[in-house]
Amino acid sequence: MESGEHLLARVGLKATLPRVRILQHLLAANDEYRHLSAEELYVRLLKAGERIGVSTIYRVLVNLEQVGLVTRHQFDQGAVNRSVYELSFGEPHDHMVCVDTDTVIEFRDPVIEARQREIAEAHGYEVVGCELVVRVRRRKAEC
Amino acid sequence: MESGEHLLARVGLKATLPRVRILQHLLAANDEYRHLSAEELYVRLLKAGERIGVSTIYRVLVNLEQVGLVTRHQFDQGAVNRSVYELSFGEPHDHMVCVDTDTVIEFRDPVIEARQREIAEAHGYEVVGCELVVRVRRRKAEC
DNA sequence: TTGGTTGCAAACAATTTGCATAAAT
DNA sequence: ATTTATGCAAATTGTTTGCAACCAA
Repeated sequence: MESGEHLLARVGLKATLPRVRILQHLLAANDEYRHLSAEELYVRLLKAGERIGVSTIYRVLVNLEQVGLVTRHQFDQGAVNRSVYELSFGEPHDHMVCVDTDTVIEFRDPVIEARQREIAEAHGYEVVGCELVVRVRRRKAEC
Repeated sequence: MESGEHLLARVGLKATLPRVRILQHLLAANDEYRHLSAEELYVRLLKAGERIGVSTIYRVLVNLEQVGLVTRHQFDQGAVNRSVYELSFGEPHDHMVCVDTDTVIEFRDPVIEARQREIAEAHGYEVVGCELVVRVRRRKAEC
């Protein structure tokens, strides 16, 4: 696993403290199968003793998104309306989000991707991107 | 096709003028394969000579969503962050949105749905919902 | 009549931006 | 030394809410 400094150097961004710390926390979140919102990042950084302003967090996330290091998602539908961010390691993928725990399972399915292309083509279009969020719940033992 | 008054009566909502007009415009938008945001609805209503406040539009949309007459979506990713609404005629479906024209093509694919269930089950989950937005562009004549 | 509905303006939440200060190269 | 990034507070955007006036049943 690469360090924050490394990642930043690789994409040509100054290794400032806020950027390094934010990357560290995104790395950690990745390990717990969670995607963080700007606010959650802010709180986690505070608890870790880092005083980093919210605006900086937003700006850093924009930077990181621009160079392709993070991806932004909008999992919530309805009332709440915040973005969550994840480190992107290159390969595009879809998400399953547990409605109870917010656990995120990333997956990729060639069958689904192929069907999307076929359907688009059937209508005279070509696919330029997609976002699939499957909302799930842990299966009950038995009913 | 049913009238706004009819639809409202069917779900037990008072047939107020704002509600009827909003339904009419959603019906019309449906015909042009577009989903409207609250703001767009407001503008269209204004142009049609109806002075209906934005808050009323939001409240009506909430009402209609609660009784299942409309569905709310969040197609935009990134910067813009507004919801768009469509009349829901019962059957769930996925969306293809043209990045150039905002044209919306609704589709349903048993293969994709089945795969989602299979993948969820493989992880010990069951599907409770999903949102799939395929971003597309008109295919160039030839290259 | 009377309780649900509207309109306005003010409140909100999430995010962005202006600007003076601070920090990396 | 110079350029770029940060922090704060104020501005924006999209949406919700309080409350008095209003209207459909």
